[in-house]
Amino acid sequence: MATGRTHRPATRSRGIPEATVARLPLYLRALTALSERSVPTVSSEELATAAGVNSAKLRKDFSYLGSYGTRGVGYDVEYLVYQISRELGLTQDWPVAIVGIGNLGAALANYGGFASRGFRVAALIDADPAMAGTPVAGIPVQHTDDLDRIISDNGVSIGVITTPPGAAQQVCDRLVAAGVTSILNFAPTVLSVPEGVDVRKVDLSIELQILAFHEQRKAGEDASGADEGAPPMRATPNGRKGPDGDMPAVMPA
Amino acid sequence: MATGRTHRPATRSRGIPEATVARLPLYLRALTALSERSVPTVSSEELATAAGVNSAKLRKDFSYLGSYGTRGVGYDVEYLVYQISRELGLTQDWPVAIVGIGNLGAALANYGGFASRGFRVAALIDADPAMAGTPVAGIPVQHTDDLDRIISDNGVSIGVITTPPGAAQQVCDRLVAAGVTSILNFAPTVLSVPEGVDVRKVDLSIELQILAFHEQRKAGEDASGADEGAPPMRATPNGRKGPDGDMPAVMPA
DNA sequence: GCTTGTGAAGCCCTTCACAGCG
DNA sequence: CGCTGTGAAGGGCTTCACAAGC
Repeated sequence: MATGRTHRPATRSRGIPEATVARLPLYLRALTALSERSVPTVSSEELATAAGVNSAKLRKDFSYLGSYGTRGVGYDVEYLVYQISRELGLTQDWPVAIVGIGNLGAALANYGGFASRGFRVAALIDADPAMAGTPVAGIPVQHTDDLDRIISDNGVSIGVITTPPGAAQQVCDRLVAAGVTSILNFAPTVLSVPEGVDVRKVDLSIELQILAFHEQRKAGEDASGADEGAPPMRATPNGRKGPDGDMPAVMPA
Repeated sequence: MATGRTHRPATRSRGIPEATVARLPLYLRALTALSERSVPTVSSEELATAAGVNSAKLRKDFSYLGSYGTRGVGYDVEYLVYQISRELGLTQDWPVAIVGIGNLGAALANYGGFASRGFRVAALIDADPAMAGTPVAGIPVQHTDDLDRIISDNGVSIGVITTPPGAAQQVCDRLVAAGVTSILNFAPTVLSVPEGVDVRKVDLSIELQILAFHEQRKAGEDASGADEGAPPMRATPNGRKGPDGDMPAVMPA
């Protein structure tokens, strides 16, 4: 999960748990696929499998939206597609601005998944004057100097930051000042934003590191003896106490 | 959060909660920055701020690793960097293969954050024969036909999937068959993998949809009571009950 | 009979608040 | 005295299991 939020922790948005909100797009995708195959109804079991969750969780998730199913039958696919879309706010158009048109920014601009569902890449912004005017994915890149105007003119409320880490906070500040209230941050930086602004973070290197942690664990399971179970509680009286491994002479990483 | 796991839910890896593991890279990044500025020690309060979490959480996280701090003083930066690196398995080299060298795959290949910390892009693989041999980020692209051999030869255990959704499951199967046990999936697909294989998912469009949900909610707060957009239709046959909003005549999305 | 919707139980994680220790 | 390390309390999410309803 490449995710991080900046949100009132205990606030359940309109009674819908955050964890449920995060799964709605998953359900929506599975339902859309069913809809395209003209499947009229689906059971919680089938839909759960398609979405990669278990059926009890799915039913509880849907129960927060309302009673949209029919007992003994299942859920009406089209109806659910609409209800979830509406709940997520996808029945309206969301103009999005991408700031930082490097490799990643260009990749996102070209990414079909953006346009597919309510989102529209309204502007591409970069600090390099040489890029100004160059079209990327058919959209001309504009210069950072005009950021304020671009955001206002297009009514952008969602910004995507794909700049180098050093520029991210400054870009973020300018986006917020211009009226952006939701930010998707790909730069490996902790952004600070005023109350009321949502930040979500996608961090590729963090994802890899989490995988490496588990990967290492798998490798260790084979060889080492049966030393699982109880972690060493308070051990050595003083001095450093960790599971194992002390400082090496040469620092890696 | 662009995150999805496929993991034994109740298994705390070596006693370290999954939530803690997910934050270790964050701490590591903040610590590395301090290290570069030659800061010798840091308090839980300072480090927590830099990492964007609260200090109680940070201290509890560190307590799972061992007692690495000094009361009244704080934590030794270099020492913590090493301990966290070791815990995450970053003291070893992880060869990574990227499959699907489109815009996103190329962006990842060029992404500096990969190489920076234990990870090395060992191979780029694509199904397009025309790309074979073309260097991307200085690494020649190889053809999917040789996937098996490429994985084995390079000892790759972590694979990154950046193919179109239709190809993702098949690529995944082949990666797993070749010995990959951790997968970072950028394709908007639910991958099914055998037990023992970890999958993490990064889904850009899901992130946007979650932002849209909150964004919509913010907008709704101002003009409360205003019509939310969906014209009531689909005369409730016998009591569909949702918060509000019934089926519209024309299906959006 | 079959599937939804949901109280209840349990688990995991966060937060609190302070004892413990340098 | 300051800051860490940690029991205990609290909250949210998941899972169970079954009553409700078509």
